[in-house]
Amino acid sequence: MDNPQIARIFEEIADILEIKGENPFRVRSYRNAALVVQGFAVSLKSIVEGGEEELEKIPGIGTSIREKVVEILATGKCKFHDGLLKELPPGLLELLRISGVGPKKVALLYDKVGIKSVDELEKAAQAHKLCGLPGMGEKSEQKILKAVQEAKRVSGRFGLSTVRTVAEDYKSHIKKLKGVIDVEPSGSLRRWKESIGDLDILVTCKKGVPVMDHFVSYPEVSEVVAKGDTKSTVILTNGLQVDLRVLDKKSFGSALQYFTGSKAHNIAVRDRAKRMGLKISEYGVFREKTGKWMAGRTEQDVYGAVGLEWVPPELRENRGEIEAAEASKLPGLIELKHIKGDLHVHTKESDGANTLEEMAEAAMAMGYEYIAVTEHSKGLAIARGLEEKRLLKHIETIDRFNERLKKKGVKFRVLKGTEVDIRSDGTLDYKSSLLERLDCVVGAVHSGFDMPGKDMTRRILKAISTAKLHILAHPTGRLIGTREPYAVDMEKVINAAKKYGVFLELNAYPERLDLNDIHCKLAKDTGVLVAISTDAHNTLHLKNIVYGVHTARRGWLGKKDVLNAGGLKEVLKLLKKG
DNA sequence: GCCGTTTTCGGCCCGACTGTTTTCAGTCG
Repeated sequence: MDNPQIARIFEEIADILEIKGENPFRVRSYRNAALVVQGFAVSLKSIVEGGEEELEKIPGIGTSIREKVVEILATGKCKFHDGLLKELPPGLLELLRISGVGPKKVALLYDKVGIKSVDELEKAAQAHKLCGLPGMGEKSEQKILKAVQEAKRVSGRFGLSTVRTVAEDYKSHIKKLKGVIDVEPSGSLRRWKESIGDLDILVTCKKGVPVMDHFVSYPEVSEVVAKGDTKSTVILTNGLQVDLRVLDKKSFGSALQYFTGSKAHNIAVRDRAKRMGLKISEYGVFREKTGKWMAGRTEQDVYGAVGLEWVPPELRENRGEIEAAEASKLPGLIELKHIKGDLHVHTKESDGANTLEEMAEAAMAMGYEYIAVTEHSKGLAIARGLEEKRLLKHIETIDRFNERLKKKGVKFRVLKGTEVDIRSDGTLDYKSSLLERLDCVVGAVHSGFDMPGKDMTRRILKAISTAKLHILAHPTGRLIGTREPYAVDMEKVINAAKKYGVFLELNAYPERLDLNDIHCKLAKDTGVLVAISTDAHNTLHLKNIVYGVHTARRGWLGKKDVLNAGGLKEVLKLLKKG
């Protein structure tokens, strides 16, 4: 049982207790515990091995949840959870996914109409069995029907890059309206979360500007869910929900803070405010007793009012950033301008779209000092992987290219590399003597993704232990929203990387972002450098580096934690194998 | 169920919008 699996159990317990109408604070405890466990870098399993009582040092975990964690780790099950599941039909929890249907409605629908699944809900709404229920009329019924169909059409979350594009476009639409002063996307987009549930946009404008009318007139809007004076919600044709909030300049900072989230971060900040006799809302920081306005113009003011340093949005997940902000110990985070090169790049020689010259020029235009050209190895025939002979020839081509640059006095270098396949048995797809001739050996798994965790871990550990790898590429193999990470034990991988002097890649491709934020933090804490690489297959892909940098920031990485924040000299030194 | 700069008991973040109500509950973020 890994942390996400344990978190899911607590999430389900919270859902069921809520439907049962249990004490909402008890529900919140389970929900909070799920969040904490989900975001915890070290596996609870290894914590418990160091003593059960260590669990209770984690904020949000008390006696009861500690016991359940121990039980789950020992037996793979939780009796309390199993008991609750037996009380309700299995499809009932799915109903909570329907927008506008919460725990109270689920209970009502089940008790009065016997609805046990989303399908039954849809049929009941179509047969007009819902209107007439307490608190529900014609409109509620239509709303639910629409929400069910919407839920069937789009599934869950959107990719970071998709939402970023929409946000830019929506922003320019809103800015066209006269009298609009500021437009600022916030929410999980501003935190650079790897996937986005909905888009939140904040607007300040002059009085009397019809900003809501203009907001809902965006051509991509397919449905207006809510439209008030200060807040509106629409659904776009692609299924993305967009919320707009209009505010005064005076409360822009507090609103930005509030709508940036995360929820867990905000609850913790507000809780802190409360203990200080203050109250924080999206309108500002107020004295609780007198209601006197204290701050709100900027985020700095808001955090300052509760004795905290300003927290970069990427860190706002309640994973220790508040304690760090209090103690002035927030990490200095990596920035785009720190990146000096890209250590995972393809060209036409294997499955890239651009030539060596084109890739190098694009990298130079970005101000880089180097790239490593890392073509696929022979085993990956589908990607035109290079046979030994072709690789040797490619090495010569790169040597000649570098000589030409040198003659011209250009301070840029192409490193000779490979993305060598890690075979099923953990051996590498080129022999050691060939790998030793390269500047940068990137190793990657490209097959057998559904191997049992034990085998996959053994496979990757074996590859690392050859001591021929410089960098382990996309270490978990996930494709966000499409393919789960393979069942590899990342704690073991990170520890082995430390032992054998291997660096870990943070693949910046927005569908990968692999390592994820949590593993980045673990790598940092273990003392393993991370290489932020784009795996570019054309010149445009090089720009994806921004996604990698922000994911690294979410993982608390600073300049000195990132391999390619070093200049050419530094990187060559680090890539030298003893 | 968790937690403690007032607490080991009694609190627990805060506000907008909607629909079905005549003052509010439910949902959402």
